[in-house]
Amino acid sequence: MEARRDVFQAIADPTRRAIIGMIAQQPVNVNTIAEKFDVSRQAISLHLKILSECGLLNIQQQGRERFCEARLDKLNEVHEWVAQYHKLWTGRMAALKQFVEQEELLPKSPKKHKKTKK
Amino acid sequence: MEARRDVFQAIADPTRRAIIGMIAQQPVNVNTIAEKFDVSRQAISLHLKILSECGLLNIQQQGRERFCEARLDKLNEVHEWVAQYHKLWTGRMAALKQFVEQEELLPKSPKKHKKTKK
DNA sequence: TATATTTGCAAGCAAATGATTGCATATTAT
DNA sequence: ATAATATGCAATCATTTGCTTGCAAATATA
Repeated sequence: MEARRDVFQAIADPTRRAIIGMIAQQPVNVNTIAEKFDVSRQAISLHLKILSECGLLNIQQQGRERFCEARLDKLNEVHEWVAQYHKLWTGRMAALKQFVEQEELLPKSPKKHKKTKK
Repeated sequence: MEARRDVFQAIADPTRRAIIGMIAQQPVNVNTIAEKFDVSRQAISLHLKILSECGLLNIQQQGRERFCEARLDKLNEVHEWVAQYHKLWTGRMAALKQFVEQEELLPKSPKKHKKTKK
C-alpha cells in the first residue's frame, strides 16, 4: 500500500469524498467520522491516512482525540484541471447557442442548409 | 473488471487524464492515441473502454478506424463537487483577508489581542 | 484475392486497494 | 491504580487495477 498517492486518487473513493464533506465545515474527531459509516473504524482510519498523506486533511491531536480538519485548498489541483475543460465546453455551448439563435433570426435564411449532406 | 465505474474513478488515472487532454480539442483515432504512450495499445484500449463506459468519450467508427471524442460535459459531476469546496475555501480566504486588512487599518486596534491565549 | 492495417477480446499476472481482526498505546475517568 | 476510551499498527485476504501477449475480425490496399 505504498503507491500513487495524489489528490485525484484520493477523491476517487466515495467514502473519502464523504469524509471530506463531513469535515468541510469544522474539524471532527476520528471516531465520530467512523460512526457515520458502516465499515470498520480501521477502514476509516486508513482512508484518513490516505487523505492526510496527500494533504487533504490535517490532524490535530487534542487529548486522546484526533480532530481531522479539511484542507480544501488542496483540491485546487483538481479544480484547475476540471475548470479548463469546463471552460472549454461551456464556451462551445455558448457558441452553439449563439449560432442557432442567429440562424433562427435570419429572415431569409435558407433552411435547406440543414440538410446539407455528408 | 466489473466494478465501480464512475467519473471520479476514471480521472483518477493519470494516463486517462492525459488521454482526455489529448482528445479535448478534436477526435483522435485509437492508434494515434496509443502511439503517444509507452504502454501497449491494449492498455490504452482498456483505458478508452473505461472512459467510454462512464460517458467521458464517444467513439465514432470511420472505416476501420475509431475516433474518440471527448464528452467534456461529463466532467460536470466532478466540477460541481469540487466547485462547492472551492467556493467555501476562497470565501474563507476572502473573509480572512478582509479581517486582517481591517485590523491593520484600525488606528487604535489593541494589538495584544493577537496573543489571546488558548 | 492476398495482405496489411486498425482494433477488440480473452487469458494470465503482479501490484494496489479496501476491508477485517487482533493487539498495543496513550489519555481520561473512577 | 484500574478501567474505559480513542486511536494506531500489523497481518491477512479477496478484489480490482493496469499491463502484457496472443489471437480474431473487419476494413482497406495492392
